[in-house]
Amino acid sequence: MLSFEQELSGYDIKKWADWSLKLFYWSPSFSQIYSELKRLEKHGYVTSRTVMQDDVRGKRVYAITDTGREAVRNWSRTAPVEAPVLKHGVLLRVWLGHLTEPERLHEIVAEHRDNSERRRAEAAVDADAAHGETAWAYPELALKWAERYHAAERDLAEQMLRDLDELAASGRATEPVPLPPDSPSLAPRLPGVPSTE
Amino acid sequence: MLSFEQELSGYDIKKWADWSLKLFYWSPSFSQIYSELKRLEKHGYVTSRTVMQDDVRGKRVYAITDTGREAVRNWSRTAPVEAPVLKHGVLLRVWLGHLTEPERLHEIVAEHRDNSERRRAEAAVDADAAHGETAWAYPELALKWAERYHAAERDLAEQMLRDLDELAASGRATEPVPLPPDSPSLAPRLPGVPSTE
DNA sequence: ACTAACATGTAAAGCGTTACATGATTTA
DNA sequence: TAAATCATGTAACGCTTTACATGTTAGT
Repeated sequence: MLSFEQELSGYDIKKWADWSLKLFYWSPSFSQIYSELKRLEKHGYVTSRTVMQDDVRGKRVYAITDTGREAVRNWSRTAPVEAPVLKHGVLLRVWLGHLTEPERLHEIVAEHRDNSERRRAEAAVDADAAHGETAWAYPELALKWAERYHAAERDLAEQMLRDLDELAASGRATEPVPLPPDSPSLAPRLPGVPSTE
Repeated sequence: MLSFEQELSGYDIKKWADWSLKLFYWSPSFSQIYSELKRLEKHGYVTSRTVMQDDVRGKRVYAITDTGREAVRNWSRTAPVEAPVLKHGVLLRVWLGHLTEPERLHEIVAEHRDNSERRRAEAAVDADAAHGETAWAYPELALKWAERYHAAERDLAEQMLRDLDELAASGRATEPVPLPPDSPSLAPRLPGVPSTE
């Protein structure tokens, strides 16, 4: 984020991340940002200085160095293209549909659809705000992508609701599923079991 | 996964997860699966027994208990509907487009589009395999969703390629972006900086 | 004979969050 | 005057992976 050449404090970075980056990437906690900035400074990727706002209160702002610019540039150009990390709790619960009453499952997916529409609208507003300024050309593209992504997510949820209704109507729905075929044929991925440690 | 009522070993679970769950959820490592199974057993959510295949080699298979079924059922019905976790490295690199040559950025997105189509086809095959058996009704829905999701991801990448080309043609592309507006207006999310610790 | 797959685990390390702690400034 | 926001940080904990370690069985 510092590669945009603005001096930023840890607090700034968190606000910025929450505001726009979260639409296609997660937002780290304050504590991680503060410790990561220190680590980056230790490695010479950023420098910091204290800015006094009035006489007494100061804040620490960070700026990228040539080394840091080189490193992130190199990363962005040469890192392998990996699959996006997705952990879709709602889909996991559909996959485990045999555990839940069909009406409740419907509710869960409907809520996800509504949330997706909200996120789409958010992205649209942000993309609009980015429009025009040349400096924000790429962020604008990313935000437009996010707008379409969340629209797709919303539509996919809508389609799932139809599929769920159809399954319920067909009567093949609720039974606590018996044995899976002996081949290792049908497998999804483990969530974090709510740790009642 | 044990709620499907089949006895499974840690190894089985990993294979199953890699095979099908990874299309909408991540796949934990072997070591996490083995330690998590022990933790679940400690809490009474699963039981295990050793199955002898020949005289000498055995493997440990796990089965869900009533307590475990109750716990996962309860989780699935009552857990809050949260935003899916997404960490989209490719989009992050578009957002940071000022760091990369337009041609290279194009390559990266094109590779992602191709990968998405591969994953879509995978999901289609799996969804087909699940078709018919009532026990797999919900997994089939999830896999169909995954097929559509990855098709959307592919189309979104295609659209991004067009946007990128347009930006390049307009000449507003490469400059190492100057200052962002003073408002905390445009912010995406921090990746893991390649730790050259 | 070799390689891949089966099968299970430990140890170390890194990633990331929550809870806690502190204190100033701004807004209602 | 109370609450929200600005601002920074530490400590504890949990999640997750990688590397290591070991040995068997099945296929080429």
